[in-house]
Amino acid sequence: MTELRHLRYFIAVAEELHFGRAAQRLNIAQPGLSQQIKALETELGVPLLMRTRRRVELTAAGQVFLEEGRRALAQVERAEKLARRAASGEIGRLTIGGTEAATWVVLPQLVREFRKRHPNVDLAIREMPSPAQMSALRNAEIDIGFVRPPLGTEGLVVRTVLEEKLGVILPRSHPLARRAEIPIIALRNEPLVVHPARPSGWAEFMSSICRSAGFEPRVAQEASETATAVSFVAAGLGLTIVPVSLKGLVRPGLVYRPVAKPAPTAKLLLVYRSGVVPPTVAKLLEVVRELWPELT
Amino acid sequence: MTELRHLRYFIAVAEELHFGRAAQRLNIAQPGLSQQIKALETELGVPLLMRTRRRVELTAAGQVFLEEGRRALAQVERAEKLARRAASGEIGRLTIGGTEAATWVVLPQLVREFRKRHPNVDLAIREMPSPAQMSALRNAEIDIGFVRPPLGTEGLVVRTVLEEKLGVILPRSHPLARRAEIPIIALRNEPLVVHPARPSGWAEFMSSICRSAGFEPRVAQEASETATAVSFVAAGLGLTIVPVSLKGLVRPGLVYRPVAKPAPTAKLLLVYRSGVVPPTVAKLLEVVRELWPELT
DNA sequence: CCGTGTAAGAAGCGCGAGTTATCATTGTCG
DNA sequence: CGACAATGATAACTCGCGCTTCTTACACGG
Repeated sequence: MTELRHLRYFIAVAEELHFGRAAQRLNIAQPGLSQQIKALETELGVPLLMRTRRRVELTAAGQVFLEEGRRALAQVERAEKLARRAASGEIGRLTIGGTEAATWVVLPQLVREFRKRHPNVDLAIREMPSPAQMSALRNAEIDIGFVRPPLGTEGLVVRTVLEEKLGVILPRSHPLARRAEIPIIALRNEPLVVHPARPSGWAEFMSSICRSAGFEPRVAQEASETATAVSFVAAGLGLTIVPVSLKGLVRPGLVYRPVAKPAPTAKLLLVYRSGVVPPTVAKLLEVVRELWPELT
Repeated sequence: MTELRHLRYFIAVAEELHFGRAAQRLNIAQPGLSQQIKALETELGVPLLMRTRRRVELTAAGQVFLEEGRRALAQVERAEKLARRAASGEIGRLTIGGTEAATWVVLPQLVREFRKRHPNVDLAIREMPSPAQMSALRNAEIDIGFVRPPLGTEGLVVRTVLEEKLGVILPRSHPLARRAEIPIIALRNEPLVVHPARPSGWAEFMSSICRSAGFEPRVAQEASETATAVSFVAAGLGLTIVPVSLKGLVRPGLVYRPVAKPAPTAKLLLVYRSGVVPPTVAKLLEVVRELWPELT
């Protein structure tokens, strides 16, 4: 069975056209080299070298084998190099999940910086609600998620990235729009637009804010995306609460008003599978740590 | 040092994701396989497999190494295959030298047939006079030559391919043009166009024909190519003798007349280096043998 | 909690890669 | 022309390491 040793030896002989010098270069004795070359020729069933007692030269087959063998050796080295680079996180694949809000605030900077540092990592982003991210993480569909609490954390590592203030999006003509800040309790009898249409952390979170302010929210309309929810607000169906990062969703006729203190905050969490951390994930965590120094 | 064994073993494990089955497939026992894989990982300085006592899976580096390693192994096989094919003459390079006449008669059919049978042989043709071919052969600039006698044959194998009749090319208005055949002796006082401008077997041959007919040729003009010689004939500078294969060189105003019997003939010889016959040369000789059955 | 499956560890063996010593051939030089 | 140098092949040996068998250490399922 052909081994790389055979290739290395043959290439040395083919380059030196001299068994003695080739053996010296390979740090072995000449007879062993002769034996191995002969073994290679027997394996191939083809002479690679013309030995004319005094001079060594390549046969046609030898010339071809030299060229192709060099290529094979280079490919092995390439495999080794790429494996090492993959292990150090320089290349590879990384799929990130993010909520709607995350695609507005953290992901743009994060992706830009990460791409700059690790251009050979194939980066994919999937927008999905927090609960979906949790199962996607466990199924290894995504490697890192940016989610809203609460969440089940077994088997996962969690880290707070942002702690955002909240605000209300409402029509400019709405009475509450005249206030600079809006206390949660003022929403007591207002129709709210939420989006529990698919399992969403934010809908849950909105409800809990209202409940801790002492009232049960009055759900006027359900939407699947916050962007859709804002459309319904624009249509006059009610108000909605958003994290400040989604302030940019306001449209003509709508206004954003921060929630008055004492205001609850919405955390944005980074989660990934515990255990062995793949190098690409480690590289990304490093970038996150620099861009958003640890909270707590 | 990484060996192909390591690649083969790793690929087996990566495909089976099971040391026991992989070992079975490789016809070795499992512990040896574990040892070799570990040696490979140590060599690379990188873990390729995640062993969780119960399950084996690839790390990111392992996935990369699997893919690149497969490619490396394929390249080795490719090298082996190509070397074997080169030895059997299926691929390779072959340079053929030919006189002007050869490019008219033997080479067209020969090249067409050879290309059809051995499309992967890189075939080059170089038109050159016989003496130049002889030295080109010895310098290994060409592998096979088609030449005119006489020649020094030491170190070469010679074989007659064609034995051609001769003819005279002359202006239609020339008195001799009225004859159907022309005896050599009739050229006694005619001005002849020859081409000794560069060492050429044909010029030599023409002179010897005249001498054996009993007269010294009257050289009117020298030319470097037979085609040029014919131009001079067209210009009215004299006559020239050509092998029948170059009959096609006649132009408007010129005619070709065979030399009358008893007519000398011009042999076209095939020559190649004696000793070990490269496979591509052997393949070509085979085609020649079929197209032009041996002349004694 | 034990039986089964699975990989790693320990220890020994045997092949073969590499070693030294020697030969055979051939080109070179006095 | 004979002695010598150069060079690759051959012979015989040895020692490392690749592979073996035997065993251990877990992890999971019933």
